[in-house]
Amino acid sequence: MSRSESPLVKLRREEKEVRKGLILDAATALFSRLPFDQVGMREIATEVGISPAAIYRYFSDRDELFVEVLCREVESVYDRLARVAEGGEPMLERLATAYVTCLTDNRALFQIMTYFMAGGEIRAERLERFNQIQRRLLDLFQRQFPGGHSAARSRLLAHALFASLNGVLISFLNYPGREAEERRSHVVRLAKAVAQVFAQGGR
Amino acid sequence: MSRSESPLVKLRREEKEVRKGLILDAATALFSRLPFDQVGMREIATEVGISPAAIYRYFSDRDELFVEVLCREVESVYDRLARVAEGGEPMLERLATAYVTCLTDNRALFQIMTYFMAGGEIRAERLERFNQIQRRLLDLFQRQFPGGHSAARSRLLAHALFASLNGVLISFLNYPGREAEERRSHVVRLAKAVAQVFAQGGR
Amino acid sequence: MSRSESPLVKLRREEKEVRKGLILDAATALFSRLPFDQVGMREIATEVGISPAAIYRYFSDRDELFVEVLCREVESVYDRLARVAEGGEPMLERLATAYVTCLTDNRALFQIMTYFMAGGEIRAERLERFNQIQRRLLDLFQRQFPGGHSAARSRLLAHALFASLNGVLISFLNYPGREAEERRSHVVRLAKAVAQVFAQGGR
Amino acid sequence: MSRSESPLVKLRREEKEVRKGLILDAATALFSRLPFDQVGMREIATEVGISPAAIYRYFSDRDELFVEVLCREVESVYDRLARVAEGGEPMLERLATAYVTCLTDNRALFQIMTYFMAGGEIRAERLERFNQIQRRLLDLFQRQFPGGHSAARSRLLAHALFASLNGVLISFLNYPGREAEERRSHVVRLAKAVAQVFAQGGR
DNA sequence: GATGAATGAGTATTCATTCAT
DNA sequence: AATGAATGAATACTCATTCAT
Repeated sequence: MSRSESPLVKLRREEKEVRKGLILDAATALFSRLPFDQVGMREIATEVGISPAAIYRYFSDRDELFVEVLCREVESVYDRLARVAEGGEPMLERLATAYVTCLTDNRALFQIMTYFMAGGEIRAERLERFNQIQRRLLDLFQRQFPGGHSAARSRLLAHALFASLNGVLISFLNYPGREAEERRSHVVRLAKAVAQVFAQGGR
Repeated sequence: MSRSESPLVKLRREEKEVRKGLILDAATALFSRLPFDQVGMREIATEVGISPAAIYRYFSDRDELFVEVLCREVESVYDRLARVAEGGEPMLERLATAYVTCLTDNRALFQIMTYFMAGGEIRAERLERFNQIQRRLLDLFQRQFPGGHSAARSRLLAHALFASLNGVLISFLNYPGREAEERRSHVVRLAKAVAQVFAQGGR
Repeated sequence: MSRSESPLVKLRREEKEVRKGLILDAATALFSRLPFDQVGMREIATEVGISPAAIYRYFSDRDELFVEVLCREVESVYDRLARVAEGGEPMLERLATAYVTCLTDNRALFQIMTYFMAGGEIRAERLERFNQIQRRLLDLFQRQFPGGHSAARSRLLAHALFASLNGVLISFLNYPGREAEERRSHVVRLAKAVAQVFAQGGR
Repeated sequence: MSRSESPLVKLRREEKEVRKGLILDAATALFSRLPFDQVGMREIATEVGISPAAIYRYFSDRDELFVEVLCREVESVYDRLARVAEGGEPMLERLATAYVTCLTDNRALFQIMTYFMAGGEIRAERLERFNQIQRRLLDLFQRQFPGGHSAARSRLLAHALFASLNGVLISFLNYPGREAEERRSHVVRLAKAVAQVFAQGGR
């Protein structure tokens, strides 16, 4: 890397970053609106107002684009949780609620996360960057299990809590036969229950 | 409905049921062997030794076939858990371990379950029959939270536990960068932790 | 292999063979009419009056289809040459003329042959069946160099003659700035010259 | 045309010529390294270190660029052959060997030549400048058939020899199932055979 | 009851080329 | 003189599903 960058180059790079962002925005918007497998390159391109081919200037791959959506969104979730973690008790419950609320309101994130998690090892290989963020998320959870736990134990509990909340979302966010609002509140109720259980039982 | 059924009709119905079972067997076998998106109608047909078109005599839809695989497998899981529930303490832990072990060893079930859960409302609408079985499963879990709980409370905990175990599977069964065996044992460890936490905290 | 085949199965197989032939015919016709890279699966399908997808019931691949066109056409060339080889002197000249005439009148064959020859090793791997036919063609040529030659020598001459005729076609069949008819007759004239040279010099 | 050219204009023209040369160099290098259809404008541009769009300042077309590569390379072949033609006997054999050796070692030239020759009339129309060089090459060959031949006869033989050598290259340079070195030596052997045959029979 | 045949709709990706800056 | 951005057009292939026989 050159020590300084010509302002012009920098400008262009930033502009490119902006356009990249627009594509990610479009994809995110679509994921919030449509089921996963109806979001193709064509749809995304149309949403941004460019041609499908243009997307490939910014992402080498469909999966690369998806991963970046995933990372961006999960990062925003992390930020939100980090702020929540600065507040008061009952910490676990507040974190859990915040987490599932984020995912509930952010269908894009929920869908993509599920896609990659369910996708098996193949897909998983491209997730390196995502894994880092996920680890920070796990760290955040882990810090809520300090007590007399060993590091290993608190890590385990963090994993378990994180997984449990994902499970709540996956198992009940689309639970059929109820209204969306009903499902939403059930998910939150479950998340709270999980949090309480971990708060009491995770000692 | 005619009050009684002619033996001949009955026979034919049973034969049909048998053939249906063979198709379901084939699909299940394939799902255990291959990643989800490599299991198509053609593959299933080939595995049974019939033509793809013939499958449509027994199932109106690909999804209907999948749902039946799901039901059948989940039923077998139910049976297993029911037997486990007759054993001794620590009940929750033993149930949890049994549940994740089943799903870990039964990739077919795991894959299809994920498919439908992640598939959103559209897919979920076809799951009516599955939901009944799932309810019985939830009942089973619920009975483990008897104490001084209200029915609503124990139901909630059952939901929460069930969801948590699903989450453990989905979040960590394909976790990248580890060996299959390692992942498997991590999943069991997490399931146990979850069970313990629910046992202590779910009161 | 079962010793006998049910007539019904045989019939179906033959019908399939016929349909396969129709596709090959269509492709051949297109190659005679259009430059190579304008002959795609879509065009072929349209020409036969079926959908592109249907082609894949008969050929697993675009290249497989092309190879079969190649084989079929080259086989017909072989038959023609074999008949010519039964006639009288001047043998080499008559064979050469027949060969280039065939290829000149059969643009399909000429184009595909060039495609595979120029395509490098990659393409060449799929040509096993074609190579057998080509070898028979070379045998035919070889038999015209009997004299006092060693087998190796006459094989070499056969290769050389065969290659030379191909070269005449490739180098002058599209030679620009002349009329088609003019080019055609120039090619024949050259083929004759080559044949004569080989007849006199190849001793 | 102005009778004289301002030095400045001349300079600029020369600079342009130089840059053009760099592009041709890059393309040539790539063709020597990669199969034909992996050499695109982007690759060439990258190799030179400019943008694809910039190439269009120097060449109106991809084909124009290719033609110029072709011309330049064939010119160098001509020079080499011209020097060979100054040597002693057996002339035809030495020329033939030199020709196929050049083409064998210069994959760029071989690939592009094949591309244009196989491309049909469409492509051929753009080859006017190439044809002039080719004619000089043919002249060179023609001078080796002096004897008692009419001009027309020796021209014909020159065409035939030239075409035959091309045919040897195209027919056997990629012949499958042998090692590169084996193919190379077979090509040379055939070229020699062709030359001998023409030397004896072309009288 | 079964099947061979056929298909329509769908998808990601590539590339030479253009143009405003 | 150069380029970053953008694109239109193209393409092979897949798959669940239908239907006449």
